Amino acid sequence: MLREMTTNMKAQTQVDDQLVLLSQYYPGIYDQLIPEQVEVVKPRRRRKKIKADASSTGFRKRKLSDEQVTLLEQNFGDEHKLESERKDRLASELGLDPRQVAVWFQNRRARWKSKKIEEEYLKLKTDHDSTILEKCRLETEVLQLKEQLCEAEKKLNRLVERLDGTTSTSPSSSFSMEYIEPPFFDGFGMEGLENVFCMQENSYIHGFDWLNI
DNA sequence: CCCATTTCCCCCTTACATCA
DNA sequence: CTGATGTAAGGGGGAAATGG
Repeated sequence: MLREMTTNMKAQTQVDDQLVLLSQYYPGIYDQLIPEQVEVVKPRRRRKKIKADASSTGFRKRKLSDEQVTLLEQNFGDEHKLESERKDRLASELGLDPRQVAVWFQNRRARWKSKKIEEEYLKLKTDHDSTILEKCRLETEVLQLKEQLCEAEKKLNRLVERLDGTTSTSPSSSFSMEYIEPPFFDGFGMEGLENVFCMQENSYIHGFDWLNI
């Protein structure tokens, strides 16, 4: 067949389309990946104006009939691409010029593509919004946990002070986590967070920076 | 191998039809 | 009447096939 895009070409076209799309959503990130295009401004030839007056030219831009559009839509649903054979068959079925059928498919693919882009945008936006929401929720949770930790440390200090006051023969005046039995954590609902205490004091991680660790 | 031609496609744009 | 919107079609330019 004379006209048949290679798989590579199709794939490249799709990648380029995606990059262009992403570069529009995220300027400055993806646009670096698009091959730089030299902007050459060429004057476009203006199209001849079609006279709307049917009586003078015999031509009048016509919308396709509902039946024609229905059949075209059915065919488009089957396959978005149009081979010559199918184009000619469809054209004779519809009483249209094969060129008109090709143009209709071209425009239909463009509509389909922009609809897809819009859907993809909405999906990304929804995902983004829910991620932001989750981020806020997690940040709130981190704050609450920090408060709990602070309270636990205060409580611990009071215990240590009391112990120091009653047992002067204590092996060491400096407190070590080794002497705290695991059940200590149970009271604060912090199971599994023991590692938090391994961090140096005042080195808590703010915001979402911990994600970078 | 090179080059011109043909055919098809995508993309952008324009002109026309229709409707609120 | 007018502006907005939808759509058929024009035209530029790229890619691939083909033939001389």
